[in-house]
Amino acid sequence: MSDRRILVTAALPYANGQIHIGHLVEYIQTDIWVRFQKLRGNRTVFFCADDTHGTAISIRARDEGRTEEEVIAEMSDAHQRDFAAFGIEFDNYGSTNSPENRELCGEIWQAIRDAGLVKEKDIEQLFDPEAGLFLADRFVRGTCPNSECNAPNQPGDNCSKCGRTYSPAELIDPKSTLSGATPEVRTASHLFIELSQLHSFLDEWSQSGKHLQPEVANNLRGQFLGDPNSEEGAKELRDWDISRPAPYFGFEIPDSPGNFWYVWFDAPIGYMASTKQWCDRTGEKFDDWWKSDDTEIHHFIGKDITYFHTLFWPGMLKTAGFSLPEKVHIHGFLRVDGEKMSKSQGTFIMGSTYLNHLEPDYLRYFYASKLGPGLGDIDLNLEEFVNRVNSHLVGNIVNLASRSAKFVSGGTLCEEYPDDGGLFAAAAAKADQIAEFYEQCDFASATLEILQLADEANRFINDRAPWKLNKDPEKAEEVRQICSIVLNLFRQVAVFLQPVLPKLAEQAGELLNAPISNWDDAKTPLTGTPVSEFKHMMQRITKAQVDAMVDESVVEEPADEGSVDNESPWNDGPEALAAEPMTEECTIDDFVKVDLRVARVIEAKDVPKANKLLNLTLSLGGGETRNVFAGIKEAYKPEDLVGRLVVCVANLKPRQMKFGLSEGMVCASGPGKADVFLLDIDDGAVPGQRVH
RNA sequence: GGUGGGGUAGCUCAGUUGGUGAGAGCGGCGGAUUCAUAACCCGCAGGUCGGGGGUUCAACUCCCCCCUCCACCA
Repeated sequence: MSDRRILVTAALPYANGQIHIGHLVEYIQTDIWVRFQKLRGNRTVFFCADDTHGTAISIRARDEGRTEEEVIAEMSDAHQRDFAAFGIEFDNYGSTNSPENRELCGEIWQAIRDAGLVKEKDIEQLFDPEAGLFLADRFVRGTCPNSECNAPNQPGDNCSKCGRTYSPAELIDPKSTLSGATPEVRTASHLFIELSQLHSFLDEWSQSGKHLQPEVANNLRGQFLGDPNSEEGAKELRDWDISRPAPYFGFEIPDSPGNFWYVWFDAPIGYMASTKQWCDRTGEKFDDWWKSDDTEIHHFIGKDITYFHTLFWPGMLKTAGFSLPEKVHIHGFLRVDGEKMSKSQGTFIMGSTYLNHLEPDYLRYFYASKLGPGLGDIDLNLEEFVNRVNSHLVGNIVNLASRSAKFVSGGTLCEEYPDDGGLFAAAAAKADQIAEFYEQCDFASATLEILQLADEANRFINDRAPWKLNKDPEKAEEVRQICSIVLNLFRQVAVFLQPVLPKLAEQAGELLNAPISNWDDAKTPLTGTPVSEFKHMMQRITKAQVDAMVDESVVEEPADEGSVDNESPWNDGPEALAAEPMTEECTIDDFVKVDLRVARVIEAKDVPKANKLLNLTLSLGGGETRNVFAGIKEAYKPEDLVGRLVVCVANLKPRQMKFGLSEGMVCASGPGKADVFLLDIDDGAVPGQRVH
């Protein structure tokens, strides 16, 4: 048994929203790894905190008529409640808006200053005069400045149509998505860290093969660092803009009044601040954890924030003289039934909603069984979820205890472990292999291996059939031996799964009156302890429960989360209007030029070569039809459209498209792609009627 | 558009440095059993390994092109 000292972090959840099942992939993954290390006897601590700073928090606070502090306090409580419910145990849960964090930010900042990495540059940024805020790129929309594109309604950093990147100040006719106001261009001085000075260090650290998954190292090399040994050579690392001018919710930079550290500067330092709080509470020495070669630091993050954790963060730590991460473990995203989580489809499921319907251990097990060492996305196929939980957990693992304990309840396990044909020893021999899977975050392989052990145990009891022997009183001792073996095999499985299913390990401990506290408990059979009465440890689940959870998630709107809405019952935001500002006034004469008609979709066909188009045949009644190509492919299936009524522009000049002649348009709202919403009309309308 | 990572049985995924007839779990089908939360046990599944071209005695595994999905682009 090793005596490693390990500090683990999971990414800091942002204090702007509730924990959902996508977040939980990471926290469950990390918690499993931490519990595994603790079970192995390694000194392991697990820290996290709420990420609280930045413009989004200010906007939320303003919308809700509260202070930022009130918003983040409430959200921190909600986050911690959800984590606890899912069995995720932190040694300390802090906040980036803490005195410890402010102090550490100052210390690291000073070191970066002293190293000569900071420089000052003027930059132009858009300011919303109505909201009184500088606008982050995603809060600005306008027309793409590329003269060959000029796509309307594009965000402030790059065009979704032509892909061009630009600064928000270059946008044509920009609008704030907060207020709809036209932003002003303001020049402000920002502070930058010259990351290029750390280029050779970052090459070495990131490409060493020790700290990052190979895909991640490749990505950093291809995208940011370049390869000094290649023909193209190293790439220039751009300066990192780490300050924001007031007003900004964050920490003011001590030697630069009126400027605040950008949220991504102080967020990772929150790992240290959380450690500091724990040290102050427990009497531990901070430097033993962040400035010691005897401590391994492991970060767990999602692939979206790779760049901050693998370039800036090591750079900051190196410059300020702290320990570098031993490893940054990066995971993919969660998909549900093969698609992105979707609020409209009810697959954007909050942790608290899940808990209304299902036990947390099911999700812990399911994620564990899907998580490998790579950073591909994992899929929560809801039908598979039900099957896997029922089959693996209830039908296979728990079933071992269920079918054997009753024969010996009230008695004790054999004083000497009986001959089991080498089953227990063979499983014990796999302990190191399983441990290695856990160590490498290959939980899918670990659970697969463990499940095979349970399979063998089930085969064993099948072959020995104690329920037959039990009918002959003279064979009572043989029955007891068989059940002692099966219960030991069950316990062994429970030990191996303890990091994933801590509750099951506890239940196994209670059943056999011997708590599971160490990985090595799987290596020695238990003898002579009393066997309690068997109680069901897990219930089977049904698709109906899952469906109910999805249904509840459909209704749940993000505006409701965590707060009581006592103003408008709808709480419609300004984003949609700001995204497409009102056009100029028109007259009734202008309007009647457009002939809108009710039409029935009588045929709908996919256009295989088109990304967005469906080919619709619309009936206006009496044999009058229109052939229309509609850009709704990602939002509607052809078979769902046939028969329904829509509203169309019936007198639009026909247009020759690549795939055929389009003789009109169907009316719909929404930004496009999957978010397209066809106009419906109340019952009673008939095709051919004009819309006035 | 650029960078990186994927596209393998109905579903979710494994497939080491190219080589006996391509695997697992779940579902499905057949059988056996009845101790167990209709659980467990035995047997069956024949998928152009995204498409095309190339290298090779031999490619899912190497090279090129294309299609497609995902993330990132400070």
